[in-house]
Amino acid sequence: MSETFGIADLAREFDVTTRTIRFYEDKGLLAPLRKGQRRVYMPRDRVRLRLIMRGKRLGFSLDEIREMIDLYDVDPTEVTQLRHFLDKIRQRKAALGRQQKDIADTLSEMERIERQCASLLTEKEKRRKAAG
Amino acid sequence: MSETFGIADLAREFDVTTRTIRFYEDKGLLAPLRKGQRRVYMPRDRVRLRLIMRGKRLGFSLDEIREMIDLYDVDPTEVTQLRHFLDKIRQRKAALGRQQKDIADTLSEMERIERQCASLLTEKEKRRKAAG
DNA sequence: CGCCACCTTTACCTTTACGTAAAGGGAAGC
DNA sequence: GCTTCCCTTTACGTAAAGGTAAAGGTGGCG
Repeated sequence: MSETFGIADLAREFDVTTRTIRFYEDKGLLAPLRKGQRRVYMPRDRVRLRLIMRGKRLGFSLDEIREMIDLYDVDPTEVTQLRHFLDKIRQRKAALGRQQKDIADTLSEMERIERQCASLLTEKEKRRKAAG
Repeated sequence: MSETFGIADLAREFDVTTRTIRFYEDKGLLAPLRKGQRRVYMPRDRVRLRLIMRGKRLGFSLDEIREMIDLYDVDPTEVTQLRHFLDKIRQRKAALGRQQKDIADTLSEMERIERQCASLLTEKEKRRKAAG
């Protein structure tokens, strides 16, 4: 029997509020079981929540994240669905590729600035020593 | 003399509304000159706007974007400022590094799904041919 | 039994990032 | 002079992503 989690367990683990987790359920990103009126989360819900957090770090909207997560689970039966599905995957890949380039560019600029800054700093300290 | 742009020029070029550009000004991300009451944008404003758009693609808030953009321009005079500044740059770098990893992970998962999907598709088409 | 901790729903509030409409200035062209 | 654009400010509206408060259920424990 696989272990289960309460809403507070997940909230602690992922450092979000229970409100947030319920909100994600409202938006169709999670669908926990119920035991009475209480939510019971399975390991797969935990995995989903992890995917959600990753999506958020990447700046995707909850709608986009839902679409992406659904890509993991859906099992398309018709060929047209399958094509459409592949199309979505490729769109996602393209967007991720753009982001990858944007990040690389930004990182190299940050490093350029950092080098400038660092050399300026050592220079100032040298002068301070010389003057002190 | 360097060329200038009207607000509509930039709006067209970056595919945003003029409202958006004015909003960025309100938030301190842009500071165009004025000719009378009209905004006049210089090449550097164009560069800034490009940086803003990149930040948005990466999911940063306008506040974060402003902070980042300011890293390009600020010329810190005191050593403590300089240190603080370097610290910010390193924080940014760290965040970008995390994003980079998140993207790489997501991309490889998308590719795994894509392969699954593609093979399922060719299989279905083979069967269709065999049956047709 | 009473209290406590944890859970539930409902509902209004807030922030961010704009959209949209109203009301008008100023120059260009007929 | 009037119309037509493009621009301006002011201001209210809205969607997304939760925060926060109110009001109450439930199971355990001393």
